[in-house]
Amino acid sequence: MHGHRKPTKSEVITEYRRDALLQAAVRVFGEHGFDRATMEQIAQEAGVAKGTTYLYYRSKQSIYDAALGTGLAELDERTESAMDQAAGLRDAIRAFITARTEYFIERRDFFRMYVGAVARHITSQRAKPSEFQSLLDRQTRRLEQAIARAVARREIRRIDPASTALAVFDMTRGLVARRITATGTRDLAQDVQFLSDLIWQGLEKRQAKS
Amino acid sequence: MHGHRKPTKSEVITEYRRDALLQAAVRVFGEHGFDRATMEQIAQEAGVAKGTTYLYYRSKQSIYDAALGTGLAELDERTESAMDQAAGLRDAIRAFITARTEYFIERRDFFRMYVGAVARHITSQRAKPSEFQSLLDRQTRRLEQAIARAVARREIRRIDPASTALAVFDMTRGLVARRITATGTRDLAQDVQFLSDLIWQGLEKRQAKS
Amino acid sequence: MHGHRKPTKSEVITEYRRDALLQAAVRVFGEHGFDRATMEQIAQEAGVAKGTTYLYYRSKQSIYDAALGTGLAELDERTESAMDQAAGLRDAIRAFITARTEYFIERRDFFRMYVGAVARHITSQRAKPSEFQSLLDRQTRRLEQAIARAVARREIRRIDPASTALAVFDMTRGLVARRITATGTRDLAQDVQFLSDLIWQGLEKRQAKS
Amino acid sequence: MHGHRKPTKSEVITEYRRDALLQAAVRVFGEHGFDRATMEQIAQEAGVAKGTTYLYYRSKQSIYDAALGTGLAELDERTESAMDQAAGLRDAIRAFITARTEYFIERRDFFRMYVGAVARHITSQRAKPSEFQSLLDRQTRRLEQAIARAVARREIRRIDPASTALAVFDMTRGLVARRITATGTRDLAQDVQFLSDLIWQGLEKRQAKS
DNA sequence: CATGAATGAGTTTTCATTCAT
DNA sequence: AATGAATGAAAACTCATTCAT
Repeated sequence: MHGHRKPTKSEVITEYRRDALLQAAVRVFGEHGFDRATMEQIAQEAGVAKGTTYLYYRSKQSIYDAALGTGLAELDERTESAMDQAAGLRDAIRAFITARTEYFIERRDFFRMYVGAVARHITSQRAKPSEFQSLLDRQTRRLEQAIARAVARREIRRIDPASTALAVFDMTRGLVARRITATGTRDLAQDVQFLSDLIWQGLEKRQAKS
Repeated sequence: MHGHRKPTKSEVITEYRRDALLQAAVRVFGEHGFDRATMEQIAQEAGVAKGTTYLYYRSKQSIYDAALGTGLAELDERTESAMDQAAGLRDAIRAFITARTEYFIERRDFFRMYVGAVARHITSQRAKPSEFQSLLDRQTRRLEQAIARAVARREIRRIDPASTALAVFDMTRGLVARRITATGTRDLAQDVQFLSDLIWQGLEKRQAKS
Repeated sequence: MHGHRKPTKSEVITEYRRDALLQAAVRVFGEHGFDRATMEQIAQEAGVAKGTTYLYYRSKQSIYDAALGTGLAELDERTESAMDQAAGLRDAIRAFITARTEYFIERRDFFRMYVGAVARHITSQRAKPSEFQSLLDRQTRRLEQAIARAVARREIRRIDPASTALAVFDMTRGLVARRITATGTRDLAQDVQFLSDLIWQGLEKRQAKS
Repeated sequence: MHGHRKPTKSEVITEYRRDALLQAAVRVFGEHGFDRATMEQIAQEAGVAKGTTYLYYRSKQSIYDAALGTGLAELDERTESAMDQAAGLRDAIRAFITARTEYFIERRDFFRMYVGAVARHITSQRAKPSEFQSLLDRQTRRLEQAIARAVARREIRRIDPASTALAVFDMTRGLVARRITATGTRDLAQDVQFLSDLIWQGLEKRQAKS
């Protein structure tokens, strides 16, 4: 009957290790991709011995899944939190784009890992029925809902919320990919603004047409 | 009397084999990704022995590069050819989206391979400085030019052609990815229309604003 | 309180393994030559799995180099130690021949390896500029010096010490090769005596001549 | 009863090819050694297709054996012919050394091949019982006989002819090896003279001793 | 708990040899 | 006779995972 007891010392250590390993995993998977990354590298990066890794994660795949899941959850959290501050859809879209862009650029290795995961997912869809798919779906759900509400309240023209959300999602993803790959560093805010405007004008109700 | 002599029989066979291997490579790389694909699988898929592969391609990497390059070139060709038929930017954009979408859906394995290649490219940008990058850039060049011309002739509002082209590119890519991954099969034409409209309205010059 | 600390247990094991692998390598390389020897054979001979070999030596080449280098160093040591006991050049020559002959016959596999290494060296001199050459040169240096001193103190006639040392070296090598190859087993001491005498009489100052 | 008929045209061609292949084989085996040499290289060097090689020689081993055997036979011939001109043992020894040295230096690749063959022979003596051994033995037979005769006629002191011949043989071999490996080019005649003198003085009957 | 030595399955690549043309 | 495409056995090397200490 002790709902919240003080965590054991060993539990603290365990948590600490699990996290260190996750961070290391993101770096290594981000830099080398799943197949080329080695458990040795991850262990080294986390400052433990190779065997230790297996005390905290069952396998290479499972540490990969954990790292990916944690990152995606954090991304979701940040995105939703940013969108919650927004007034109106236009702001919400900008918040979505900004939050995700900033998160990925802060954590480039995670973005690399994420892109690899998507590629892996597309490559072999027979492997995991949808475990990862549901994580992906969650990414756009909030935006989709916001768009649906905006349509409902006639803030924007009648448009398929799901497709629209995915379009914003795709453009954001592409923007980040380019910023991470490219050497040149143009102004991020400007890029975000560009996308927001493009999509917003695409959604707005039209007065008339030429 | 004219540059084209009849190809040797052996040249025909060679060409045939190279092509069969390329096709096999696309299937195998598409299904498993570069690292998990094995030369054995590719050979088997092409109906030859493992060693034979090396008579036509120097290494796993080189058959991969060839398969990727060939596909991307073909995709470019189809895209440009479709856009050449278009009258006006609106048509051109639709042509761009349609051509690419159809090509990728016809050749799902190639799309999978392509996504993997992009992921690999993002993952380790130190490896190939830009060899692959230039292939990628070419994908959007024509669209960018068409947009620039439309801006010049005031067909659409003043907008950054490069960013816009990339946005269309990203949305198209996302659309294909979803259609290939997802089980449900909704109408493709409808999806294409949606994107075209979204982007077109985003680009149009506005009469006024509410 | 002195530099030598007790070696770790793991250091002991490591040393043990490295040595076992070296011994196995000498046997296998000696029996099959570099190219025909397999890492599997070496591992088996050393009583470990194939992969274990790579925990101790980076590559086939590196275990080969280590085995060769260790043997040559030991041979040098023995030779020099034997020559240090000698009084006068005649004794020194006999010591040189005896020490080397005995060493090689005790370690036939190493001799075989050594002969193969020399052949490889002659075959492709472009590979290693002189890394191995210097090991070879060291083999005759002491003898050459002894001869030079004997010439200086007029113990023997004026003669080129380098060429002479090499001649002794070559004859010794040939003698060993034959004893290892041949089935018949004549008295080794006799053979050594023969060479010593032949060379000594060739060097001696002459009273007169018929 | 047509002991010597004019050789068929095809026989001439056959002979020509066999020889071209042999020459190519010496170059390639000399440069790379048996294991690293490829049939492709030999064919190319001989100006034929890979498959053609097998019309003239059953296997890689057999072309190796033929090339080696031919060269050794030629060497023997030259050596014996040179020794036949000699008057007295001293001359015969010099002729032996000179003939072999010159032959090998003219045909460096063959020497390299020869050294490799000896190494292979020493390495795995179980393979060929003595096929190659007899070729080797023949190399010193003539010299041994000449020495035996000189002993018989009291031209030199009583000495084991076989061992002596082998000693001369070994020194000659070493001399050539060094000249082929080393970059510096000192006078060959001088080296030959040195060896001849050394061995001769070692053999001479002594007047007295200090 | 932590370690890291040991394992061996799995992968790319080479090349002698064969054989249909 | 000549060719060279095809084969597949063989070998070096890597690395996820296990387990004795």
